[in-house]
Amino acid sequence: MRSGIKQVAGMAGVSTSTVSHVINNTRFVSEETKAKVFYAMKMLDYRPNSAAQSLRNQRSNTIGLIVPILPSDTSNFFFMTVAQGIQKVLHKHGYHLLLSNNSTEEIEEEKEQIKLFNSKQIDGLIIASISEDVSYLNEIVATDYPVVFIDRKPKGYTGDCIISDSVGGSFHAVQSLIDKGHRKIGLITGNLGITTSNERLVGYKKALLKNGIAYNDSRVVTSGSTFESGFESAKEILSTQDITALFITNNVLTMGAMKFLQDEKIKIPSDLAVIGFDDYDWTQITTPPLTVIRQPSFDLGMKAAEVIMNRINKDTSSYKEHRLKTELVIRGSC
Amino acid sequence: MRSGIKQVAGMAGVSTSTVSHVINNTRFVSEETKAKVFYAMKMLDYRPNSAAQSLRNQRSNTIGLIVPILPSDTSNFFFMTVAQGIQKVLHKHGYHLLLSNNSTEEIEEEKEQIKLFNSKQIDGLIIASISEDVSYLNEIVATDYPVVFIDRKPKGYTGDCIISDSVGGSFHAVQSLIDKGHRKIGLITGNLGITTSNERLVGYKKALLKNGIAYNDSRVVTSGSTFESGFESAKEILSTQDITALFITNNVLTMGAMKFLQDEKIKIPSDLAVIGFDDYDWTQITTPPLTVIRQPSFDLGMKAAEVIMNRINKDTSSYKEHRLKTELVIRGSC
DNA sequence: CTGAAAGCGCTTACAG
DNA sequence: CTGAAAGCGCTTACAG
Repeated sequence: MRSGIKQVAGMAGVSTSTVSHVINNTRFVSEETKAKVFYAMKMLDYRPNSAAQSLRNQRSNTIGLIVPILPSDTSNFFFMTVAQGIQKVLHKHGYHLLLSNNSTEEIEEEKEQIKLFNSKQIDGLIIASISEDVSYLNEIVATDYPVVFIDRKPKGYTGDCIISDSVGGSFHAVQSLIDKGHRKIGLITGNLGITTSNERLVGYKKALLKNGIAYNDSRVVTSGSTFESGFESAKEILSTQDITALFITNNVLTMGAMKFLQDEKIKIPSDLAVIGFDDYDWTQITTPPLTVIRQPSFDLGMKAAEVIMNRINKDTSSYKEHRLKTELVIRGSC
Repeated sequence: MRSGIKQVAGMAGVSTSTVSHVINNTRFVSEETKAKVFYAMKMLDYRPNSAAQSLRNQRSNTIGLIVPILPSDTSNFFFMTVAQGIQKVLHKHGYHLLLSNNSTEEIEEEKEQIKLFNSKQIDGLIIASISEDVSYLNEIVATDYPVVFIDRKPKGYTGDCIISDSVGGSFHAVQSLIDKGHRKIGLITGNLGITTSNERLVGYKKALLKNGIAYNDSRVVTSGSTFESGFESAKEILSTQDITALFITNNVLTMGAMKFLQDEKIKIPSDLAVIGFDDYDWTQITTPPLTVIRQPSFDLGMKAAEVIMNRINKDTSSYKEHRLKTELVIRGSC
């Protein structure tokens, strides 16, 4: 039998109202009474029942997060780091994170997870949808909580959006390869249709254009973001194209591509210059260490959490797109 | 206004009791009535309010998980994978996972997190405690839910325990190095006091003993499980000891140590044979690819979830220690 | 300065 | 075969 507000009230000799007000600091209570209440709470090791609170307050102090992490061995570092950033901020506000991982690539699954969240009375939703067109959210999302999109720009639903500067990051990477004299540059990127993939392709094209290099379709491979497809994409591009540099636009694909280069004993950067995406520790232990574009993933999570907390606290300004700067981290691979 | 059981009852023209019984399949309801109820539920897009359910049922369908993931860049793959295994099983049972990450190394923090869980009315706790002595759980854990320990064997509190065969795995690794002719073998392992670290040291000693090799204290370095300390430990051991082989007993330390070997351009396996711990994709992209001891981390998570579900469903058999077999995955580093 | 009481949305003994 | 009503543990308008 865990003790509730009633037991505390009993022991302190006051009403449950008073106990509640002491806990929530929501009306004046004499110091003397307060002391008695606190004492009783300590004695009984009182912990509020959050189910009762949620029911009564019609909110759960919980934010739902949906991310697409495929069920491969290589969890996607990126979203894990984002989640940690979110956690950190929510914790400060006394909020919890309910994490749901869409490991299928199905919109139906995403809908199911949102319904579950609704059932849990979430106060806000942060989502990296597998789809660019999120108009289906209109029928699913309860209208009474804010939605914040991360990593992918939504279409068909309005909300804040936190995303890194993919065009800029990609441009930067390709430009730096060009600066080193490369003109035949391959690109491996995630499936198009997702904002980040689209934009990273744009950045690539932009850099070529600016330097008067013709864009060549067959030097670009798009694929799902798995270790295996990173491997296969590298294989495909290197067996058909005569490239001297390769840019890979996310961390999982980068890892897979490196495996191929490693297997084939391709010398980096002399045979092939490589720039990867996302700066995690493992990029330091390849031979040579990888040059990468770093996205501020932890910060992205923090930002998303801050924005959603503001919305919950009645920030009614119009929806904004927040762009986070990327950075070129130069190591030995180019 | 989200619709509740009341609205459904109204629309279907029955009592709320009947709706509840239809939902939970908990007493006979005529097919005709059922149909009306289902229709109303669909129309109103009814979703049970889980706060109300928790309050009424005195359970939350939620399991708490506490893991120690340090706040370094390199999240610990191991626990992430374990968590995914847990998720998978819980999901099948309609349970949720509340994840709490103890990123400090403080017991106080762990206590706080458990109190929070209590407040959330968790139905069970899965924990990889930072401490071997978990007797403090006696004052903190509400007596009405089961506790399952993972990765570390508890002292001072009884419960089921799921853990891999660390002695065997470690023995296997060291024996295979000895088989290749190595006699001067270094060991980098996590801080002692944690079951897995202790046991992996035991396995190391056991292999030496069996082969008549004297144990040499200074060839063993223990440290916290961060990338940096992996790096530092490798540096320390290699600058003071004349070893020909190195065994590192967890994935984060392995990554850090590899960074040092990489920086120093130490040739693997000719200058130094290396065996790491935990089989993740990144071990394939070092030069050469790493030989590792694989623990079944996903399975470990699944097992933990199954055990706790059984306990919740009144399995009253005595507490058991479940040992999961490890496996030597041979690649190029030894 | 403080208390009695209603009600959040469910489930379930009780009654018919 | 089904309904009326109590109660889970909170918060908060209302009353004094």
